[in-house]
Amino acid sequence: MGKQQMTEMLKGTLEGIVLAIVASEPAYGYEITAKLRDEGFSDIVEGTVYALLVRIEQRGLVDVTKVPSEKGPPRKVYSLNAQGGEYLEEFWKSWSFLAERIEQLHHHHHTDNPQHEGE
Amino acid sequence: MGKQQMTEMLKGTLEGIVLAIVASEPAYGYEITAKLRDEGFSDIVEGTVYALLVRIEQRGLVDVTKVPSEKGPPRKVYSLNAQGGEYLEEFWKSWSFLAERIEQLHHHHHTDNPQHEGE
DNA sequence: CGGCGGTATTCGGTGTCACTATGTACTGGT
DNA sequence: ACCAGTACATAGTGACACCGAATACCGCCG
Repeated sequence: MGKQQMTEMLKGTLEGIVLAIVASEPAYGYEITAKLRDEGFSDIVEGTVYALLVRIEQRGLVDVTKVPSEKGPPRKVYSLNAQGGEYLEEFWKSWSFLAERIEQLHHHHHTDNPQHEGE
Repeated sequence: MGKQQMTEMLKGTLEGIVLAIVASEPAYGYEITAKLRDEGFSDIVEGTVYALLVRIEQRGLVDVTKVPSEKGPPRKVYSLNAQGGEYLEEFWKSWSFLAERIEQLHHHHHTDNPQHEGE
């Protein structure tokens, strides 16, 4: 699968994915990265996720709590707040809009059987 | 709908959208822009499309033919070539992969079923 | 003791992309 | 001559995912 393509496609959507994850249950960065790997996003590394988390925190979409860990430095646990919830709703609207139109093109591509004689 | 979100989401996907359009039928830039507007992408302007077309041409994904116009400068008509076809296939794979996983999250969010049993 | 691997976060630099804004070129109508 | 519509081009901007390296904390093995 085009890795380069996936990278570009993830722009904008990865943010929504992560917000959706913390929406379902508060989580910390390392954990989120592991979840993403579980979900099949095997190429997403820590650095990418942490940078994203910093961004959404600075935008006030998530609340952060520091929780000590037994196995390393303290964890920063992120949870979606009200503003983040609204933002996530907007994300789903944008996603649905885009997905609908692209699926149309995709479908077109499959079914479109030009017994090419329209000529 | 978050315009900013849509801008980021289009990264990577707009390329696929345009390739899908020229795959179904050769077209020139101005025409493609109009089609996109028709499809609901009302904020995409010429400049964006032209820059994209230059890119995919330089990557050898499309063939170009200059065709005189009665109403302005000559049109550059783009058509998908073999390499572009392969690339588009890869795009659909990446898209399907991503869309599946995101729809899962979306669905989860709606039918909000807290099945926390791995606890 | 000292290094090593797993946990957990941070950060500077890179490349790509859609967007903005502007400019150029060609035509027909008034 | 001017203007609006058609058609293309492009330099600069901001946002984002990625890369690589560094730091901190812990337990274990030699």
